[in-house]
Amino acid sequence: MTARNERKPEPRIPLSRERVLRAAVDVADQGGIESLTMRRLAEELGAEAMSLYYHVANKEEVLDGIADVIATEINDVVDQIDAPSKGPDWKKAVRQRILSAREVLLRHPWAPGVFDTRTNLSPAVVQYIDALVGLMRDGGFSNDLAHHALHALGSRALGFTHELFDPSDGAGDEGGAAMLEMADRLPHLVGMMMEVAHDDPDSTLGWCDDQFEFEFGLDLILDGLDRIRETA
Amino acid sequence: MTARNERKPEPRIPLSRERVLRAAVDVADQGGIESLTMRRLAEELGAEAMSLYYHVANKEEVLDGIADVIATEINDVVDQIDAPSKGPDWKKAVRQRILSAREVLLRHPWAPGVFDTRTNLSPAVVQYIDALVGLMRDGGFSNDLAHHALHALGSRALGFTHELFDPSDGAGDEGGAAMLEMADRLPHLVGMMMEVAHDDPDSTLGWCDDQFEFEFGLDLILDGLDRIRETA
DNA sequence: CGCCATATCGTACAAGGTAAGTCTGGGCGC
DNA sequence: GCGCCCAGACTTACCTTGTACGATATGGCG
Repeated sequence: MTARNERKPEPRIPLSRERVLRAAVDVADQGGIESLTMRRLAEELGAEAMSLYYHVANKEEVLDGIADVIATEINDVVDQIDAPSKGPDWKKAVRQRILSAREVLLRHPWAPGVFDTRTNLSPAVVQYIDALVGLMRDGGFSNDLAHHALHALGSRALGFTHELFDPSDGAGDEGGAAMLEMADRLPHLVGMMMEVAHDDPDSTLGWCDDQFEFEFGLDLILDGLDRIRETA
Repeated sequence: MTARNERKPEPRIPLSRERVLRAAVDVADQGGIESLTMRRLAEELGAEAMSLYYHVANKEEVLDGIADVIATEINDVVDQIDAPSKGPDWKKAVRQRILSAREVLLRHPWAPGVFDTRTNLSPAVVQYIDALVGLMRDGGFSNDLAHHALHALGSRALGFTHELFDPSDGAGDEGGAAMLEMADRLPHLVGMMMEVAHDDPDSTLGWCDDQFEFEFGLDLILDGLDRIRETA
């Protein structure tokens, strides 16, 4: 009865930076980014918090790491695409890439938030951007225009935009009801909302079709770039 | 020598939600948003941390509050403007508004970050957006188009965009040097950077003129909207 | 002068990041 | 074969930050 088999021979897989980062993504996918603590992450791996520090310098590095994991996932998906990009085809190619990136991000809703707390950008993101520039060059963009285009696209290039108002918060109508009370102070907004909501079949005030709006804004920019490109 | 004048009669101004929020903005302006802790904030006010909780429910409310303070500052500036917005003038009017908002945000570099951690949006932001919709309506936008326009503008409407790479980080060249090493893996990006940097007089690789890029993207979108508006 | 609402403070705890030291098992020189 | 070493994991403990809870100060009023 002395300690012989003190621990079941649980075939403890050794930790590694890879394993840590993958587990971190899992934790964030399951419980949101705020649930990603070093202790929770260790638990996920069947280890102790401090053990993680042998593989990553600190939590910042974990965040850098998972951003890179996601960007890599995006690259994997996006590199499957083989669309023509020469001349006027550039736009379709870029559009398809960006929308594919967006699909990946929709699977990791916490990722956009992490991306823009990152001060140093991930290698995989650089790789992604590089390919995007490549498509634009194929389309006849000057380097200068491609550069401006990146800035114009901003976070949209990676498939997300920062929502100023996040529809997924208050108990549905509440905010809208409060808004109706001050309708006299917000004539334009209230008028707009009423009309837009009316046109839309369901729409309890979760009225915005994210996908549609995203594409609208994206196309606006792409069309503008295309017009510049033609006249250059 | 017993405690008589235990404290100089320091005419302690009473706390108030107003004072707390203003102090919070000051702290953030001075030390960045990460320096804004309840204790630091109390110190700024010559009080103790727990005293703040009589005037604000919790730190989230402080953050909501300072977002609103900044948005109010924007509204104050922007409401000074009296530009014609009827018909084709809409674009100049909107442009001017947004660039003015941007000027305010440049004085509070932490503000964009706070804005998009806010899940409930500040009344002052709603007010701002409402006025923007008003200008677009003046320009002949349908409510529907105005709605899409808001989405297309995204955070740009308030005068900021999320930089994917923040130039203000690594020791200047470092990142660029590392990038040159893998030039073969990033042909397009490196090519673009070399050329763009070459055109630009100084440019140590802090090559991007934020203001120019911001206006470029903004105009791209505004021009696109204008074209849609004309054909509607 | 005593009372109570209002405003402030002191103490204390929980959560989370992480510094520093400790234990352990397997490889390697002798 | 034997002991040393060290990578890798664990233990303890500390510090910061938000905030619950209750005590305390203050000032106006009956």
